[in-house]
Amino acid sequence: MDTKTKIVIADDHELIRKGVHQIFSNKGSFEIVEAIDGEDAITKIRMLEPHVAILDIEMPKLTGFDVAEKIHQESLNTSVIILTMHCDEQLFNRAMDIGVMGFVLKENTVSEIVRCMDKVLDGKHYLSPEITDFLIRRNNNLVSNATDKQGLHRLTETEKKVLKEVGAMKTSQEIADHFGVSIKTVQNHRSNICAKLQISGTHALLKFAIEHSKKI
Amino acid sequence: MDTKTKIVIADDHELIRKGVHQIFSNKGSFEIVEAIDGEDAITKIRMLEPHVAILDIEMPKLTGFDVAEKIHQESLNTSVIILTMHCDEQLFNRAMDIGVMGFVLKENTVSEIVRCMDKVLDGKHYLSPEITDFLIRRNNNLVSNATDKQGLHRLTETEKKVLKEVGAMKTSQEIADHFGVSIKTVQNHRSNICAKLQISGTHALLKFAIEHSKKI
DNA sequence: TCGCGTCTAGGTAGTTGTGCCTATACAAAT
DNA sequence: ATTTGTATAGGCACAACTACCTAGACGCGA
Repeated sequence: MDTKTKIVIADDHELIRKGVHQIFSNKGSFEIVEAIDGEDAITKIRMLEPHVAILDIEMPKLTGFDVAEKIHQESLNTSVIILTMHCDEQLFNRAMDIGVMGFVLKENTVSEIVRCMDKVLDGKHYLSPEITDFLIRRNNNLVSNATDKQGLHRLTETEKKVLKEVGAMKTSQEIADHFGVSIKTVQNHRSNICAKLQISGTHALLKFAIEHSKKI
Repeated sequence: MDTKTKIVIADDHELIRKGVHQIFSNKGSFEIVEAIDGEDAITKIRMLEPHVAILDIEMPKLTGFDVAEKIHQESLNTSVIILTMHCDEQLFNRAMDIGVMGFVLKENTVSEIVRCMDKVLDGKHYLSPEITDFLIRRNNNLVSNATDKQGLHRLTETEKKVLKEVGAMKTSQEIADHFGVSIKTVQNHRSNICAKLQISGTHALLKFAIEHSKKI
């Protein structure tokens, strides 16, 4: 039986393709197929259903993201590694939304792509350290602008406590019981918080608390 | 004026301390102070308020986490890098909850801690690539158990659409307008979804949709 | 054809949260 | 001493969600 690991490497730059090709052909046990653009890539990926597809983002005809989305839509058993020059937060977020397993910067060392391949073949994610910061920001919902903080720091300690409990999805009654006060007190705090944060509408506080849960 | 970057390195192993000490003393422009246990570390950090504190987790008297928590509580202007041997998900999550800026494995190369220091001094996060997988899992809320899915797959297409809109924090009225149906229809869908998911209570659906937003 | 599931729509009741009031008690600042 | 801010608590109106009903229209499979 053929135990070789199948890889498709898609990049419109021949130099990159050959580089990746050589890295893994030197290690043996890899079967490597090159693709020169997005359409070429998805065609070959459909045929081979490789273990891993290493995709450039900017390619003629279809971008790496387009290819990754098709792989996902068609439920192909192929993990995607994005190999790009751009350390860009939006590109990274797009990649995460699609569900790629690896995100590696071309500027990094050869060992980077090897480590990434090891991880991905092990079913795990790998990101270049340069972009872990994006992931943490993403994780913490730090799309915040200054206006948020402006409202938040005006809250009193009690109000912050209440807001925290609201973020934990507790009802006013539960919060009141927890602090040993009347539900009306909690509701008043909620109203005051809404006013300070300049938010309104039904369940505005719950929505706010959840959106900003990490910062409270 | 003193432009040197101040660092406190806390580890009960002298070898590690000396190693880190040498790495950065060779680079000049660093002022390095060693601490041999957790109490020693927090004392020196309080005095110097260094730019960065490199902390081992397992130390006598106070753990690195304890020290990091104190730094945070006392609002010291010191970024924390955790330097540990253990590639452990729970330890990592603890570190993220506390808000450390760096998490580096001792087993990694010297360049790792240098890159980490660069990033952290730049106000950014740095994680050893080995643990980015933990962060992604954390990000995706993959604490899900099978019971969730069991309920989810029983939803009809319309119900799934409604649930998605609920997760986007829309009210029943907004969802009704969006789909061009009566608010009562949407409310019925909501009730049916609640029943299928076996959840109850006020705003149960909103809570559920938010908790499981990544999986809908 | 009959039943079943689904989408649709309405009714009624109860709970929760918001918006806008009043009001007392206490501490800190002026 | 007065003002200001905060925490406390209550009232009242309204909106939104849940929970429990009924019921017609439509399609699909037995």
